[in-house]
Amino acid sequence: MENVEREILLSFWKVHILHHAKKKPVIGQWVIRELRRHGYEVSPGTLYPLLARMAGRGWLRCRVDPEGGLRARKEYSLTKKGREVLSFLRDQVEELHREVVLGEEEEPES
Amino acid sequence: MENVEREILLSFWKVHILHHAKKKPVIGQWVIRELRRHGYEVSPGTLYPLLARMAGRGWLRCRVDPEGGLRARKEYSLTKKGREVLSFLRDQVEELHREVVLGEEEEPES
DNA sequence: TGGCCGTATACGGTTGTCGTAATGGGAGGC
DNA sequence: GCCTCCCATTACGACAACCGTATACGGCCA
Repeated sequence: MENVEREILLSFWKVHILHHAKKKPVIGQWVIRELRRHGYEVSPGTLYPLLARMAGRGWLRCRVDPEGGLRARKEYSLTKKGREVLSFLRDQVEELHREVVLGEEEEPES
Repeated sequence: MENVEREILLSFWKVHILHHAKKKPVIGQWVIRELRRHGYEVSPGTLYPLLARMAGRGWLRCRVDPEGGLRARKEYSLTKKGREVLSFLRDQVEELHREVVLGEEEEPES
């Protein structure tokens, strides 16, 4: 696939990020490497604002070594609110999977 | 859930749209109604540019009654290229589902 | 001290999203 | 014929997200 449905894929990766942040703290560079390992390039200019936004919304908590100065690595872990969001998204993924992958229909409304 | 993870949800709906467009032609108003039926509001200012973009990328073909003038309803159906994109996205949905819903791990690379 | 590596930031341009308001055409009433 | 209502799309201006590339900081090691 080309480069253009990143518009869609990026959202999938966001869910992945939340998921991983639940298991263990996540770091910008790690995400970039992980995505590259799977064949996708995400530039810092995309990823870091994304993490910052999720933190700003209260989904992730950012921990940073206060002695580390600027450019110290930042560890993002899932907050309570983030867990709620993730759980909600999980349901949505399941629904999408059920319909698009499994091919099950929903009954039309009267 | 609030209103803010539409940033993620909207991408899911895009996949839904492609999926439906494969089964039968899709119309802007229908999508808006359908989403509302599921409890989500998408405004025309979001949806129509989205459909137009997908058509511009060659994922959807737009058919319109030539006698209908401006504002005639437009039917979007999936093209060959759109089917390829959808098939690719299906795999991605499956992977996301496997990891986030089913909780299966991928083996780390050496 | 100098160079390299890992990490995050800055930034300017492009694209995507948002709500609301406006437009066009068709059908029904009368 | 004309008025009104409904269905559907378009226009638009503001805002948010995304993009790549260039830059900066700090640690480590020779």
